[in-house]
Amino acid sequence: MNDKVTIYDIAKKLDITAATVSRALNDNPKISKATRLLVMKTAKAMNYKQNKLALALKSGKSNNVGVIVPYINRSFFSSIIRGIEDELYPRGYHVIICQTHETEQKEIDTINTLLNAQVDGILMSVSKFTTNNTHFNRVLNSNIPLIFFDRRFDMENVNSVTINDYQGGFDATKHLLDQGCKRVAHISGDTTLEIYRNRCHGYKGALKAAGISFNPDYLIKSKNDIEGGHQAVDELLTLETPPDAIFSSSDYVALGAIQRLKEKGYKIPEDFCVVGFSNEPFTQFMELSMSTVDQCTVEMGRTAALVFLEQIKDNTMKIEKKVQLTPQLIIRESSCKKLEKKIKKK
Amino acid sequence: MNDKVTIYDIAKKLDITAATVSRALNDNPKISKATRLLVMKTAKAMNYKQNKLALALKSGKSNNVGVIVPYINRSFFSSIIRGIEDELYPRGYHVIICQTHETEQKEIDTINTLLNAQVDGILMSVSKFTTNNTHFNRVLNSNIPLIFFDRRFDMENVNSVTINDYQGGFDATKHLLDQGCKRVAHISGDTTLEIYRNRCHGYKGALKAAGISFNPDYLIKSKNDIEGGHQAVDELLTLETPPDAIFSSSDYVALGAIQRLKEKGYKIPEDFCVVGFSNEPFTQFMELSMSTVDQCTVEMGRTAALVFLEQIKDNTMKIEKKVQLTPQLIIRESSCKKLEKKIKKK
DNA sequence: TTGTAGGCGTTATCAG
DNA sequence: CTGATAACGCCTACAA
Repeated sequence: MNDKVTIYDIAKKLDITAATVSRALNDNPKISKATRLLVMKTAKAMNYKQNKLALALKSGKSNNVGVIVPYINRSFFSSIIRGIEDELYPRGYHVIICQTHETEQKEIDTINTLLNAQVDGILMSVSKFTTNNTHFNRVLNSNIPLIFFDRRFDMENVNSVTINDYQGGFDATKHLLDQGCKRVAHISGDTTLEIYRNRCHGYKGALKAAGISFNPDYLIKSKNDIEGGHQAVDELLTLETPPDAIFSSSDYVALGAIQRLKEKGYKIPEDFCVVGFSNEPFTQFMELSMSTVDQCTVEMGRTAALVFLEQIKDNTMKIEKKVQLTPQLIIRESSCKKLEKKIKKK
Repeated sequence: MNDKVTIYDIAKKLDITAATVSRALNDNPKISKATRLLVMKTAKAMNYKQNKLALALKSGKSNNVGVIVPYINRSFFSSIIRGIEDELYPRGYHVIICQTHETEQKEIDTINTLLNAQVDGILMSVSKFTTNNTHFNRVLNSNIPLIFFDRRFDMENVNSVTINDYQGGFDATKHLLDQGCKRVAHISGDTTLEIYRNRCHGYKGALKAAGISFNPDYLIKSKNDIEGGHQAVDELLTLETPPDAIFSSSDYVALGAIQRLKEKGYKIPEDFCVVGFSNEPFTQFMELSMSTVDQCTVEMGRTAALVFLEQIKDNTMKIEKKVQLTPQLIIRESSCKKLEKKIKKK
């Protein structure tokens, strides 16, 4: 019943023109205080709501930003989104969230739809199977900011917020060595993804820094799930000298590894120390809480949002900004041979 | 550079009028095949993209729907959202996701912003602390569909999709009794929320059906987190005759309960059977996998979306539709005294 | 200080 | 079948 009152309606009622109403509502200086107040009052009385669509059409800005992630119901991504929203919402932006299910085709579709919807910017984490960058260029050609977080596509003129995966891999491995482990193995994820490669480099870097030579037998590539952890452990246990510690690039794989090790009768952390990666919520709820690397997800989201805001302000577009956050090693029971009880649980 | 090509641009190029272009692009019957194909071709060549904003302004529909949840990074809610998106996305709708952090004020703000943005409908789960319904009425007055999922506010003319919490509580309790447990306790969440009250009623119903009288000592109200589970167990263990089973309205509380019971040296499921509620991801990853009640979240999202679509089609608005889904008891190790190994893990 | 007029990109109506 | 025109709701030169 209350259908859509416009500035014309309130203009008619006050016997003035719509332009005046518009000015009054927008705090335009060229207007008398009296009429402004009058307009304000009747606007409220008539329950006027500005039509953002018309505004967007006029101004060319929609006040919407698109956020694209592989999966929305992964705590990693949903926390990042939360960080983005925390920063953007108070500034009047809306966040349109889309998921690609890790397919390039959905990524392309999604970008098209967001561009159609005239979003003011796109913040995204690239799908695992994306090989081509023409859809990213389409965004750049539309003259709106494109920002990668976590997973980037290597190209110019795109700002990004990532974490230092090398550092994460290095810290985790060094921690295992510090615990007295002599033969640290690494279970890596899909090495087509830069992030997994970097974690692996970090692993190797820590070995080198400790004067330990890299043993290829101790590097396993696995599927990125619990099952993958089972298989990796099976493989490692067939070795003549099995390892005494595992750094996994994924919490799920680490969980699978722990399950299988326990099945085989090994004690953790006495026989095997294990560290995962991502700080998935379940890692702290496990009976034997799992050490892992936290990726400061909310902060990553916040930072990505701030980079967007900066970019939209300075339209120079030239400032290429690659922010890299530092991950945080979280030491829990699964790798805790030496530390005091009280530090353990964190 | 490629800035915004409109139907006028392509009309000019073809020396026809914009209206004709529009018709060609929209499969309007009154147009020759020749010009249609020509328009289509040059449109593609010029990389024309329809401006949805203009369309929205013209048609009065934005093709956006708002989804409001307390927290976006909870697996329960993000799975529901996924269900909503699965259904709405292929039909050309975009989903604008907002979170209230369980505050009424944010809920009000969010609804206002969504209405300003001219969304075509709002699907939401009501905040825990919402006491007032004037903002819901504002949605109804705007003549767009409002649909509650999971948590509803009791009012007329609003469709809702919930699960049968009574049934969930009933099934969980009955299962514990079937396992041979004699003294089943219930840890309930915040009883200001209808959903927790209903689970509690289900618990009582199952007792009654089994001819067991309700013992108020076995009903504990707790905070909705792990700590709450610790406290509840402490309280139960002070009783003269402690229970031998626990049905908790929350997985987190159940987890806390299990932790504390193990600390005290009790064996699960031999001494205590435990069932949680929600099927949080961690429940199946625990060393001792936890029985719980699955709330078919994705389906709930899908159903909410379908109710929206129906409502927007039949503008009669009169059909009040309260869909109730049936939750699914998932039996795992924490309550599995009797069943075969093979059924256990599910 | 206020009114007039034009335009943002589409589509719908009415002529032709 | 196609062209001209108005309209969606808002903002902003420009003119008064």
